[in-house]
Amino acid sequence: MAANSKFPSQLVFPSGDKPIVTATDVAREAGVSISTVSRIVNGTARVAKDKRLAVEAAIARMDYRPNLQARSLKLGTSMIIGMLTQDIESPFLARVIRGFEEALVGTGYAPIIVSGHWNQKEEIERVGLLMDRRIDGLVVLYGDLSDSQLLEISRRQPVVATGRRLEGEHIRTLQLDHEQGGYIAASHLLGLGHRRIAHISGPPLHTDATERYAGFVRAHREYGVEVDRDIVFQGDFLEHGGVLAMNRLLDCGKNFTAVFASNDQSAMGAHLVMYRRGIRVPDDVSLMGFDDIPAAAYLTPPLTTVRQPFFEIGLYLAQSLLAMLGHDLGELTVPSMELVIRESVKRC
Amino acid sequence: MAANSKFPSQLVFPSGDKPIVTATDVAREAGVSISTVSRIVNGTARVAKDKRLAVEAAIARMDYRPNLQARSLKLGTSMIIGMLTQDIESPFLARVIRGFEEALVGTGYAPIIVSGHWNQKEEIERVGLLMDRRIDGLVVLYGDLSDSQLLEISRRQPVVATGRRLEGEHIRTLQLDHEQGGYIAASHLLGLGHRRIAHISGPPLHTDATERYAGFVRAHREYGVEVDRDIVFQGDFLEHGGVLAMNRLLDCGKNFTAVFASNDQSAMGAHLVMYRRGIRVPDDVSLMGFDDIPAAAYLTPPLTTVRQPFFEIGLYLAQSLLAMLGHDLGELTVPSMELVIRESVKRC
DNA sequence: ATTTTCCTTGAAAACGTTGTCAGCTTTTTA
DNA sequence: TAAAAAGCTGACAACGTTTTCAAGGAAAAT
Repeated sequence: MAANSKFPSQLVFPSGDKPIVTATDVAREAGVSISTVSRIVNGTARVAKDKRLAVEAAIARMDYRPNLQARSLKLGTSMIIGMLTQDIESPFLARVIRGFEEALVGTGYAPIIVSGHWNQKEEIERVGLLMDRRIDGLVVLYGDLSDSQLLEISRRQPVVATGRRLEGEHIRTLQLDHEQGGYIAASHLLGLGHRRIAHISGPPLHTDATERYAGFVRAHREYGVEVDRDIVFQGDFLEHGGVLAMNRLLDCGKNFTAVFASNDQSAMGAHLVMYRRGIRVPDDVSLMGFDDIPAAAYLTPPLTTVRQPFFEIGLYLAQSLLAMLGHDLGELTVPSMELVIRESVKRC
Repeated sequence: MAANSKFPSQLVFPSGDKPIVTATDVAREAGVSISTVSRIVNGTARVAKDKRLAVEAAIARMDYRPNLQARSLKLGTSMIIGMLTQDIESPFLARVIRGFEEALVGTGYAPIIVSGHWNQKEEIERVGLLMDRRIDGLVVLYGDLSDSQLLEISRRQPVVATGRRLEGEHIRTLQLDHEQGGYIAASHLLGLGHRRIAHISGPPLHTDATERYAGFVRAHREYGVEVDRDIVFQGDFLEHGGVLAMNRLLDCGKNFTAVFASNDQSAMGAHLVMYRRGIRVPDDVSLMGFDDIPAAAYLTPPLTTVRQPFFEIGLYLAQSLLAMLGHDLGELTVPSMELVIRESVKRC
């Protein structure tokens, strides 16, 4: 309790010198009632032309803008959509957010973005914050919330979540086919004659990562090539994890002709290690990433990778939430992954 | 007008199956008045112990959370701080946002982030959106709003802005010393014996960019070296602009031993061009960036650059806004730039 | 035992909206 | 020309809070 106790006792709010004008002020100025002002602002009923003109003039003159808080209170809908992301700085999450923003333009909904930093406790707190503001919907970008927590949250307002599969009345999920993505990557390498392919995996609890590995294994099986578990090292989806894994890989003494990193950030770490040790990409070793983050195109050599359509994912999330909110948007196509061939892989 | 006309006529808000509980419900459940509930929630007055216990139990049992919209309406303060950024995807803006978020944790304020995409019209619209929600303060990260527009905005609520210098009752600005940053970069190169230093500039209207160039010129003057304007090419602060500028630079036939790119993203573009043309960094040409974005440390070779303390900038912005809102935070130290020596520059 | 003080409490008004309702015009119909 | 219908409009009651005010009861003082 005592939610306010953290604030100084006598707060000064320098509210600015420009007076806040309300519908009442406009009504007085235009010589009508506030009901009429409301009707004109929202276009919710016919109003005589002369009054409409007078009100519109007053609105323009006084620079009136309706108080959205009050409107929300009355209407029971805030026109805010909450978004729980994990890390604003993550290049791929940022792109998802961008797509999401884009889809919301012109709908009247505004996004409010909070970050959970892959920390369940923080995520719960931030979602609570959002829900206290009576958001009309919530988008959850990955994270460590449990399925049952998510289901509970969806009892208050519709939820769309990524990175899991879940059934519920007010919940939709988007799960890309990472197994297929891993399969595409490994097939590309195998198709170019590589037979000894090392792998830098992602966090073992991250299903995206494990599924990519599963696809990697399936491709090997189809090509009749055995996966050598000794040249699979664990990363953490970050650059530094790629550095560590690559060092261990090179020190283990086993040979290989290609490396498939479970994401581009790991690939960047691995790439740096090879540069340091004088191993040329792709002449000595081919390198393949996953995600297609913006920096991937500017590595030297530019990185061959599997593109996740992040922007489209953002669009999709927004649209499926809007659909749950009663906006008809027609059929949604779920975005799929595709191979992006650049210069970091060559025939073996 | 007709702000709602873009919505389907009969909206369905699937509000979820969990009932929304209000202070009134809690009061009824606990057998007290809503005034008492409010007092307990906010710790704003003494309440008899038995009632307090009853109310706290009811709150826990019913999972009551105060409606922040209603509270805002009554109190005239929303506990929301608006942030106008330009592009969620920009690696350095993201880091500023991160610092900003960090500083807000535990203050009760929540950030709401909107993007202007370096487009004045869009910026105005988004700020309007924020102000309609009665934000308590606004942070403007760069952008194309004019000084007078910003001043006008600051008449409603306190504003903190970056990338300009401005005086006003309710406005604070943070302007880092980019001239000094440019000076640091050029001095580093000159100090290592480089005398023919090419430059990839930023957008000519972007004062950060022009100031960096001014510092570059000052360093040359101090070293008694003449700047050759023929090897200064304009970029756009993005990777592709770096590609274009570097190509033109190489094609112009003039010689040079180092390139100072006005930001890391330009440097990445330039780096790629040199890789393509078989020019080795730093053996053939030294390359220096500006910003120290996360990817800079993973270029091959890792990029020598001037670090802008983005995270600290975010902290600083939040703190100076909080200070304007009446929270005493002690003295603020304005963050400064520093040279980050990696491996893309060598002695000439 | 009576007054004074202090403490705890609930009723009611406000914050800025929206929407219902009823009343007043004006127009249409018989 | 009267009656019915339609068109406009303002009063007023919400929405869920916080806070003022006054009242009631208990404790302290006389």
